[in-house]
Amino acid sequence: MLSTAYNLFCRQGVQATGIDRIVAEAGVAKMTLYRHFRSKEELVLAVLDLREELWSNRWLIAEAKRRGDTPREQLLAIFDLFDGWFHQPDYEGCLLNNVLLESRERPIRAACIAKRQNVLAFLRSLTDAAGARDPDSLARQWQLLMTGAMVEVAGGDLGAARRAHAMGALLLEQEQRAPLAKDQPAVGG
Amino acid sequence: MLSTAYNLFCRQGVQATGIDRIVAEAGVAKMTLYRHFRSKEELVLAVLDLREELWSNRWLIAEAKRRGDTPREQLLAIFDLFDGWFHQPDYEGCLLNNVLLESRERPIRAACIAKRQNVLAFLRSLTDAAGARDPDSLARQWQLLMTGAMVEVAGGDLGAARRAHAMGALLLEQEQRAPLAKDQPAVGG
DNA sequence: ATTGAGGGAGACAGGTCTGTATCGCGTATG
DNA sequence: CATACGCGATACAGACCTGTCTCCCTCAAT
Repeated sequence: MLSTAYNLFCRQGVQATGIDRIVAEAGVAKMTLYRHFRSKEELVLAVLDLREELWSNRWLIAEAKRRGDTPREQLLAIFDLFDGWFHQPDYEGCLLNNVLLESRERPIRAACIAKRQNVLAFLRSLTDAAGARDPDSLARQWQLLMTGAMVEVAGGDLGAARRAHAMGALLLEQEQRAPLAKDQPAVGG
Repeated sequence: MLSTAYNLFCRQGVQATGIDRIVAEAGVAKMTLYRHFRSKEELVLAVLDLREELWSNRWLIAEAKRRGDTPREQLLAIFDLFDGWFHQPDYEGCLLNNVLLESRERPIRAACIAKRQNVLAFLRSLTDAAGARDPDSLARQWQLLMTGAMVEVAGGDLGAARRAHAMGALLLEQEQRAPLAKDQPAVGG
């Protein structure tokens, strides 16, 4: 039931998926669904939680850590993961991004933002461990590359992950070229 | 009438905006709307055309050309434009991206993709003129940065344009560091 | 002043949405 | 066997959607 909603929301979006469709596909009664979730909004929030557990935690974070030995390798491994993901025929984009842009209502949007912040915190832990000069800024740049790649695939560019990988490598190379200049001179006098 | 639909679609999304709301806000009769547009889909396509004219052509392309003298400056000027745009209190994201992710139906999605391709063609003309080694790849990287920035703002990062600017500058710097190696040696032998 | 077109206002049809209530079957338990 | 409960199926209420139709007012031309 929850996983049916998860699949339908990913494939068709939240607004375009009716409750009737979910209960029909799950083979359960509408009342059964409404006993577990008081409203569609509550169901959406539960699906977002599931998405975070499956996509962010068990896939993105776990696989990135597994594939790379150093923080730098782990950061770059993200785009290797993306490359495989993007080439799957049933790629439907990132639910957190899709729902963030689709839904303007408060609690759902807030949940998307919070879960994106959790991804950012993971990236931040890697840029921290990598000894970046400005770990927060680098982590946000990384998330920008990830987001841009995920959307560009929807726009038809299957090579978006490789492009993002190249830019990420450039960022890391720049870090190495100009190391540890923590306190930069002030510009204005 | 068209501009009312344009504003509402930008603010609330396409699916969330009903015809009744559009005609009420525009102060016209429903029949008047349906005389100009045979269906809501046709109205959406017209709004996308308007968006391309106003946003892509008269704003993005015109201003980028005006603000920069060289192709490199014009490419970077895009992110200066974005920075101002992102800080406007009524920023609601890019309609082409939003509708692309929101709507799965064929003609509307195809229109979004086509208009995004037109933006890519403009970027491609700049990377070409800048003498990039791989102009197509660089243009697609640029579009990835633009898209990522526009979405990250929706996620709460007001500094996304500056971050994208920094990465763009890095890309151009790399172009200059390793110039004109048009025919690279084949890898496999 | 008369006539005719344009368009605002609003009713309406038919469908879909969320959320609730009821019915009926199958099963577990005493 | 009897009873009670869970749950699938389904009907329903009330709201909203798109798209059509009719009424009637305004305004311009003759």
